[in-house]
Amino acid sequence: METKKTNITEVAELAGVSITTVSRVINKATSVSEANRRKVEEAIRKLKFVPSPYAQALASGKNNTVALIIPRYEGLFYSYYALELIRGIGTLCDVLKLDLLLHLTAGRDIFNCKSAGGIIFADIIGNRSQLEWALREGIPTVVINSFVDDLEVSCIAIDNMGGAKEAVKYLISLGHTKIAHIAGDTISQAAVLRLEGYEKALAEHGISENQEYIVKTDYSRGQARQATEKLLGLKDPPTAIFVASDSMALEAMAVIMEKGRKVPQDISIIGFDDNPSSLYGPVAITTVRQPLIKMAEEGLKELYSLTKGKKEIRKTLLPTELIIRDSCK
Amino acid sequence: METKKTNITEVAELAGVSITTVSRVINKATSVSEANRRKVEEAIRKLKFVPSPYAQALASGKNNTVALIIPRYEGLFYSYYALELIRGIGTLCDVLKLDLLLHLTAGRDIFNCKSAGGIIFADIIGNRSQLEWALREGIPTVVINSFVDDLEVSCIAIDNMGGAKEAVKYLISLGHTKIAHIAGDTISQAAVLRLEGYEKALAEHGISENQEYIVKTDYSRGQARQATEKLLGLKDPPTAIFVASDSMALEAMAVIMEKGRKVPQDISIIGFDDNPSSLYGPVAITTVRQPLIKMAEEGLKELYSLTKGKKEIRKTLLPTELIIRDSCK
DNA sequence: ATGAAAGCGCTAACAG
DNA sequence: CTGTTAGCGCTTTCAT
Repeated sequence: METKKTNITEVAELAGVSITTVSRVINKATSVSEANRRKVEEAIRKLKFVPSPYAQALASGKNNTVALIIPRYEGLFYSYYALELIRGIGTLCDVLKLDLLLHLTAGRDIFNCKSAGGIIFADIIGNRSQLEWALREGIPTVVINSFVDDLEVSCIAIDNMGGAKEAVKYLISLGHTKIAHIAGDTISQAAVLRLEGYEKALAEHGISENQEYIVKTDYSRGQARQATEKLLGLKDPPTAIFVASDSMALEAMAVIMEKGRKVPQDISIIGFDDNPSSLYGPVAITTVRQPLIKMAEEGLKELYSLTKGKKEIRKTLLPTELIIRDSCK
Repeated sequence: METKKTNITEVAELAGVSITTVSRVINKATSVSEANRRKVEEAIRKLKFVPSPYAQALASGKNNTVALIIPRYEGLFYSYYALELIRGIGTLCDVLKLDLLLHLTAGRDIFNCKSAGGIIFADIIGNRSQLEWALREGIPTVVINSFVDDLEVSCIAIDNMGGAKEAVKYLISLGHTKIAHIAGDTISQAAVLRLEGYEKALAEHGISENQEYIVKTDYSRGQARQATEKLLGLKDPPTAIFVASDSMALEAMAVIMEKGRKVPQDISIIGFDDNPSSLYGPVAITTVRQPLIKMAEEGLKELYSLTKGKKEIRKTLLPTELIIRDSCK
C-alpha cells in the first residue's frame, strides 16, 4: 500500500515561507505572524495538504494512537462485552482525536505495537507475553476487564466476584437453596471470579456445594443449552440457576420453556451483563449490570494520564449492580 | 505519547553487520548469508528489537494499515451490523497481518487518514466529503454497505431492496394484504431501500399503499415501540408487519404481546438482519439474512487488490436470504 | 518571528 | 552477499 505526495515543502513554497514556519502553523505554535499564518493556511487549503502522520511521529517521537488489544477468543470476542468496549473506547478516541488501532489478536505473537503511543489490553488471554513486552518497553499500558495482581500495570476491572455473590445471595434471599451455576469459560478471569463468587455466597450461607450443580461452558449458547439440559435432567434439579452471561441465560430460559417448565415459577434464572437483549426475551431477565462503558472510559483516561507522564499505577475494581426484573422468584 | 529507543543501528552493531543487512533480514530478503541472518536474528532477540512502523512506512512509502470508518450515528452504530462488520474486518486484518485503524467518526471533519494504506467506508452518512477526499488523494478506497452510484469507487452492498421485496412477498403469499412497515432511519441507504422494496412488493401485487401503515423510526427500540403502538391503535390495524431490523422486530413483538395479542396468530412479524437474538425471543423471528461477514471480507479483499495496483473498480450487490421461522402465518 | 540544518529509524538504489 | 549513501516528511534546536 502506497502513501501520497503533497508535502510540507510544497506548502512552504506556495506560501513563500520556510518549512519550519509551515510546521509551526500545523502544530499551532504561537510564534508565527498573523500574515504568515494566513498564507500558510491558505496554501494548505489550496493543496489539500495533510501532514504525514508517519513523518510526524518519527520526527517528534510522539504519536497519538492507542492500540486496543482484544483476544480473538470466540467466547469472549463474540460477547456483548467486546462490542461495548469497542464502542466505548472508539467513541472516546474519536472525541479525543486519538487514533484507535484495533487488534483482534489470536494471541501468540509479539505483534507490532510500537506504532501505538499507548496500549489497552482487554482481558489477558493467551497474550500475557505481549503485555509483559509492552511493560518492558515502557509503553504506557493499561489492562481492562482483568485484574492483574502480579504486574506493575494499571488495571480497571469489574467486581465479578462481588456481582456474582450478590446475585446468588439474592437467590438465597428468595428462599432458594438448590442453586446451580452455568459458568463461563474459565480461561477468562471473569468466569473464574463469578464462579468463586457463587461458591462464596453459598458457603457464607451454609449451603453445601453440589458439584453437579456447576457446569462449565465456553460462554456459547450451544453449551448453555447442553448445560441447562443436564441440569434439568438431574434427579434433584435446581430451583434456580445463576448463569454467567445474559446470552446464555436467554438460551437456558429457552430450553426450560421448551421442556414445558416456566420461568420464574418453576425455575428462577439470573444472568450477568445487563445485555439489552435480556429485556426482550419471553421474560425479562434479572441480571447483574457491569459498567462496561465506564470501564472503557476509565481505562482510556488512565492511559492518557500515563502517556502524559503520570507514574503511579492504579488498580481499580468497578462495582456491579443487581438489576431485578422478572426471572426470579 | 512517546515512542521507544532500541533501533536498527544497535542491532547492527551487536550483530557486527551493517544496518542494511539488518533491514534485509527484517524484510526477509533472501540475499543474506545464513551466518549473518543468524547473528542478526539473535541480536534482535537479545535486544527485543521491534522496528518502528513509522520509520518503515516513511522510508518505504508503504504501509499496511487499513482504516475502517464507521459513522458514529446512533441508530446504525448501535446495531448488530456494526459489530459484525468490525468483527469480520478485524479478524481478517489480523490474519492478513494488517493493522486496523478504527474510526468511529462523528462525520464532519476530513480527518487524518493518510496513515492508512487503504480505507473502508462503512456506510456514508454525513461523511461523503471524507470519501471524496480519499478518492481525490488516490488512496485505495472501498465502500461497504452502501451502493454508491455516482462516484468512481468500488462498493459492496447488500441487496436491501431485493430482501425487503422478498420478505413482503412472502407475507403476501401467506395471504396478508394489510401489511405495515416499520422503517429504519431514512438517513441510511439500507432503510430507504428496504422501504422501497416494501412499496414495490405491494405495488407488484396490486395492493394499494396505505400511508398509515408506514412508520419511520431511527432504528431504536424506543421508536419501534411507539411505531408498533401506533400501528396497533389504527382503526384498521395491519395483520402483518415488516420491520426494518430484528432488534426492532423484537420490540414490536414485545409490545404486541403486552397488548395481549399473539404472534403469529394475530399478527405476523418479519424482521431483517438475522441477528442471533432473533432466535431467542418468545417466538423465533422470520427474517432476512444479510451476509455481513461476507460483505466485510469481500470489501477487504477488494481493498487489498486495489492497493496492489488493481485499477478497475467493482460494484457488487450481495443477495440476502429469507429465513423462515415462527413469527409469520 | 523566522530559517538552516540536523536528525527521527528505516528502506532502497547503487556500488562493490 | 554486503555496505555506503541518500533520502522519506516532518520536528526541533539553534542561530539570527
